[in-house]
Parts: sequence; C-alpha cells; structure tokens
Amino acid sequence: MLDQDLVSQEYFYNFLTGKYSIAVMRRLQRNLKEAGLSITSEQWSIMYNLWVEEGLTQQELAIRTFRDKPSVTRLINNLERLNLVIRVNDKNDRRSNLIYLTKIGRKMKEEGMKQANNTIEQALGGLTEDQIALSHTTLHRVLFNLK
Amino acid sequence: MLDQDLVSQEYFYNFLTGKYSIAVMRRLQRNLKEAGLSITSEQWSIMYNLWVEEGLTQQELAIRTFRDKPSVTRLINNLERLNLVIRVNDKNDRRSNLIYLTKIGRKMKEEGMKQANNTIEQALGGLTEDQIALSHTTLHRVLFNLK
DNA sequence: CAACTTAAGTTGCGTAAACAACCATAACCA
DNA sequence: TGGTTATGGTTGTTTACGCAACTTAAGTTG
Repeated sequence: MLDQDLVSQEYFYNFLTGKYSIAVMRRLQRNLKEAGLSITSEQWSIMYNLWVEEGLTQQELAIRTFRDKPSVTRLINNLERLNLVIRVNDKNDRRSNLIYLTKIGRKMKEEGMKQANNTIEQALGGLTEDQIALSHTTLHRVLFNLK
Repeated sequence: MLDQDLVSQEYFYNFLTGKYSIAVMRRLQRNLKEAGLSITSEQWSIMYNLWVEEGLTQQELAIRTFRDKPSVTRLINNLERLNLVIRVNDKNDRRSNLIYLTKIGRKMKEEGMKQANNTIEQALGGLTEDQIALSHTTLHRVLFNLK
C-alpha cells in the first residue's frame, strides 16, 4: 500500500479506531448528564435492553450488548449499587441470574429513551431517510461479518 | 414513543451503544495479536497517525484520534514503555511534546497496516463499493454533527 | 450414576476512558 | 512590562473493557 492511500482511506481507519462511536457515545453521555440521569452510556445500553425486555440473563445481555461476560457482571454490579436493577436467581437453572428493573429503573425509561432519541437526532441531522437506511444495511452487514 | 418502535429502531440504539465499533475494534485487536503485534487497538490508532506523520504534538494526536488529552498522555506513556515512540520536547514551544516513532515503531508499520486492512476487508466483505461510499458520507456527517 | 463436557457467572490483572483539578509555558493586552 | 488568559500536558478518581482462570451447576454419555 502506498502512503497516499493512507489519507484517502482515512475513513476506514476512523472506523477501525472507533472514532464515530466515541463521538456518539460521548454525546449520549453528555445528554444523559444534562437531563439529570447519572448513568454512563454503557449502563444505558444495559438499561435499554431491560426496558425492552426484563428478566434477561447476564449471558443474554452480553450477547445483546456485544460485551463479554465479565463486563456485564460489573455493569450489573454498578447498576445494582445504583438501585436500578436487581439480580434474581433463576429457580429452574440455578447458574443463571435473571435481571429485573427496580421501580426507579423502570421510571427512568421515559427520560432515558428521550435522551437517546435526542442523541440520534443530533447525530443524523441533515441526512436523508435513504442515506440512513443504507447505512443501516452496511452496519448490519459488518456485525454479521464479525459475529 | 411506542414500545414496538423500540425493536424497529434497534439499529439506532446499536449505533448509540457502540456495538458496531466494539465488534470492529475487537477484531482488529485479535488480528494484531495473531500477527504477533502486542498492541491494543487504541494504541494502534496512535501509531497509525504517526505512520502518516511523525512529530505530532499530543494535542494534535488527541484531535486526530478523537480522544481527550489525558487518554493520549497515558497511551503515549504505554507506547513509550513498549519502545515504540519517544517524546521530544519542542524547543520552540517548551509546553509541547513532539512524538516520534522509534526504529521498532517504524518497522511495525507494514504489518500493522496489513492487519488493519485485513480487518477492514473482513468487516466490509459482501458490500458493494457504492454501499461503502454511501456509509462513508453518512459517518462523515455524524462526525461533523457531533464535533 | 460417575466421569466428562458445557454453560453461567465471578475474580484478577492490565489497559483505557471521562471528567476535574492541576502545573508550566506562552500569548495577550492595557 | 506585569498581570491575565489561553494552551499543552499530567495526575487522581471512578468506571469500563479484554482476556484468562476459576467456581458452580447442568447436561451428556458410557
């Protein structure tokens, strides 16, 4: 590869180093904070999945958030300390913890989703529906390729 | 927002929580490791910028990698410990450090870029040039919006 | 049913992140 | 020129990540 290509391919390398993602997550974090929600964007990703469906195992949360098991263990630890979720031992499979929201955690949904949608609007401003849909396809494929 | 929307909008929320980015960076990490390069994907992003242009300040590296100053300080610390880069105090502005590659760091370029390109190929496999180009436009806009 | 394998979760260790507070030097400007 | 402001970098604290090793419980199979 020639050196000139480095610059023209900059987009790829930005992608590789998570530049876009850093930008989005940082903005989400900021929006959450300004709305008075003291959770991180990583914690948000767990909460989001529980807002969609409660009673997931940590394993299932790991798959859905694309994080590894230790990361989920610790995110749940922190969320439990914040009184947003609780672990309930599964009676049918004593290895598993089922994760449920607390009242506080459930109440957080409205504002949490609002800030998420805010962030998305800020990120995608000026793009057409078509452009957004096409990127969807692309990113979906990336996830499929790397799974 | 209705609950059904949560699922159809999943793509946006994956984007928000860095799911795509985690996938790509994890793969880069793995490819680097398999090629015998013991650097993290974050360290790679610093090295990449230095392979393009040496003698950047930490400030400039922070901008180019979209990281904050403390993050760069510590990344440089670790890279210096690995003998891949050195800090050189700028004689014209004694506040600044200019970052240069060592011989080892320079020699790493070939394999480092190869693994990066590998990762990109793996991530974008099955996508057309057009699709890739369009996503480029979209992500570029996102960065512009959030900068 | 005992031995073996798989699965869910936790712990340890090293690295990286955000944010705030800080130090040193340079630039401004009145 | 002396005081203020801005800039480049570092340090401290809390949170998060990746990998490997480990524990405990289920499932499998001879």
